[in-house]
Amino acid sequence: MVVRSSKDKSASGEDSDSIDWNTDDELEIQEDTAFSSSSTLTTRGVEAIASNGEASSSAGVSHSKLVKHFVGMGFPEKLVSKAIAENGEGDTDSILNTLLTYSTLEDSPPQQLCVNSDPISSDYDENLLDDLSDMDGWSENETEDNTSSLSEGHKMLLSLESTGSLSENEKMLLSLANMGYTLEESSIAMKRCGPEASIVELTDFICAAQLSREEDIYLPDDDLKPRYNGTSKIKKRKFFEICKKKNDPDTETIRLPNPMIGFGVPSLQPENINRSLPESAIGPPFFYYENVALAPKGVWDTISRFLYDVEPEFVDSKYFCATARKRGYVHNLPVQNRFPLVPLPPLTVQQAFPLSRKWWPSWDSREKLNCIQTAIGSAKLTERIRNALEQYDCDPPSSVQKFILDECRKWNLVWVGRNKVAPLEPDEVEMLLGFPKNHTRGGGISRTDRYKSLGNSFQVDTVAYHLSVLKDMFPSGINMLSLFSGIGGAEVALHRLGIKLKNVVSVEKSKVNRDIVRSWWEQTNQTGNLIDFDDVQDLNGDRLEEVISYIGGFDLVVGGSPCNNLAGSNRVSRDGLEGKESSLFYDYFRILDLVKSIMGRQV
DNA sequence: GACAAGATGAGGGTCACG
DNA sequence: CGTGACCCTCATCTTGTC
Repeated sequence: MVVRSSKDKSASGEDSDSIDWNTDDELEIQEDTAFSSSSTLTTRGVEAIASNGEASSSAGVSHSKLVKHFVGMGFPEKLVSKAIAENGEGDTDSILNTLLTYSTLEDSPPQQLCVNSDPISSDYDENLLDDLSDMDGWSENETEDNTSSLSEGHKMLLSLESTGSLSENEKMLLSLANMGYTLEESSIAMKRCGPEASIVELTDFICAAQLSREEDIYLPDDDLKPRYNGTSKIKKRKFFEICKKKNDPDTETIRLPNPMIGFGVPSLQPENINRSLPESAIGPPFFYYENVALAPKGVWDTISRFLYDVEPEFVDSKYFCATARKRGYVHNLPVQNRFPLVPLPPLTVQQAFPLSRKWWPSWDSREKLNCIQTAIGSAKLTERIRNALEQYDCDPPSSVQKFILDECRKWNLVWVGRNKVAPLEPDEVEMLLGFPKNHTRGGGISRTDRYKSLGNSFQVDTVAYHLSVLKDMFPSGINMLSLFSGIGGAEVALHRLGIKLKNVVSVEKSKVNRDIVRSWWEQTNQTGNLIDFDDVQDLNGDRLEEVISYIGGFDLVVGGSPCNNLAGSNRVSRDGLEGKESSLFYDYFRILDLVKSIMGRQV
């Protein structure tokens, strides 16, 4: 498999020898001039189209292409020509607004786009919804689908009564609804692409999502699968049919394997390891996505469907270290000839904490710790446990044993003295997860935040095992895009594998985490280039094009998107993939797909 | 305001058993 | 195959303390 262009090779040759690498401070200045200047972009009409791959980066979109673009969205060619004549060819947003005005005037009585004086009028709701679903010829006979997907947009529109006018969001939502997209997919796209997104970006996102849904149903043979290139449009009707099929309760869902060893772990290798990837999943770049295995039903089906129908590899890190960590990984890496990090980490609690062996009671049969989370057991709890134990000279009765074991399992307590249990120290968590000691220490970070950052992190040995196949492929190093970097689990894994990090573009919201990675980068004397962003939603097509042209393409796109709304320990907002934080998965997909699209054009 | 402790289950998996 | 007991889960919110 060819994974690198000759361009990359020559670049890497320079990297390793002749280039005198700058200090990080100097590089940060370069980053500012190279990338940050684009963050002030306000109008994005032409840029958005250019980033879709329909037009080259050289200025100017041909008239016929422009017409085709809007006709593809479902506007009559006549109106498109008229709108272009009115606005000129340069400003696609204005053209679109004009077109939407036309269709609004034609299809929708004006009062229904204005405020209804009665906020709880059901008539108002139904009329509006009917109009939204009947805007075009595609949606007849499909009212059930529409009404079932209305809740979110419905709520947004109901807020009209308080403001007295349409907000920008609501206008955009109506615009998309007018174009025949459901309120659900429209509001998801608006959430994913951010408040600044142009309507072209939004429609492209929706179409990308539709395509990824379409692939597994309509095109059983890989040869005919269309690939999202940022420009394809598919008809509305198809999407509704897909939805109906998807709503079928008989649809198969992804099941977790037992044992959870994926395509193998160092100590347990299945006989025949092989898999064939869907054609659309094959790189470059390689991608590697991670999240909790025990997510609400259907979540992994969706993730897999978006990520080019690649089947997730579920692995429990208890096969790599002394703590459980059940995670799913979707990636397009080869699965043969993997090798583990050395030295191999301790596999049992007793090996990991030799001093605890002296105090470990025989009735505590744990050899592995449970999943490391973001919170730890309190001192009060360990005190209660000591008090309970001190009432007995020898082993306590089974009821007390059960109480203590339950709490020990729940809070991952280990024995540190006679009758004395304690939660793991942050540096012990670092060790279990494969990070260097004190990785998260210093720089003003609190103990609580260390636990939080660590609890959200990769298990380095597990990830390194999967990424180890890259070592022979990229002897001179790799360029990596690291989304939701956290404390840099993937970076540490590659470094420990001896894979040189040439350029790492790291996106991480939390400043303490960015500081941790930056500090690690300096301490390990990295010779490459670490560029960080703070928000994945700022990473649009233009910025990615700049970054990619600057570093010459990514070899690997890594990311574990937030699990907050998927994790079982969340009692408050386990809302699934559409939850506030977990929906950032769609940004991983969006960015990965853009990278693929941009790099595909460069060859 | 920063930090730490305490209270807050549902959901989905495994497994033995009839 | 259905059932029920058992087990585990990259968390969030409020309150208390300094």
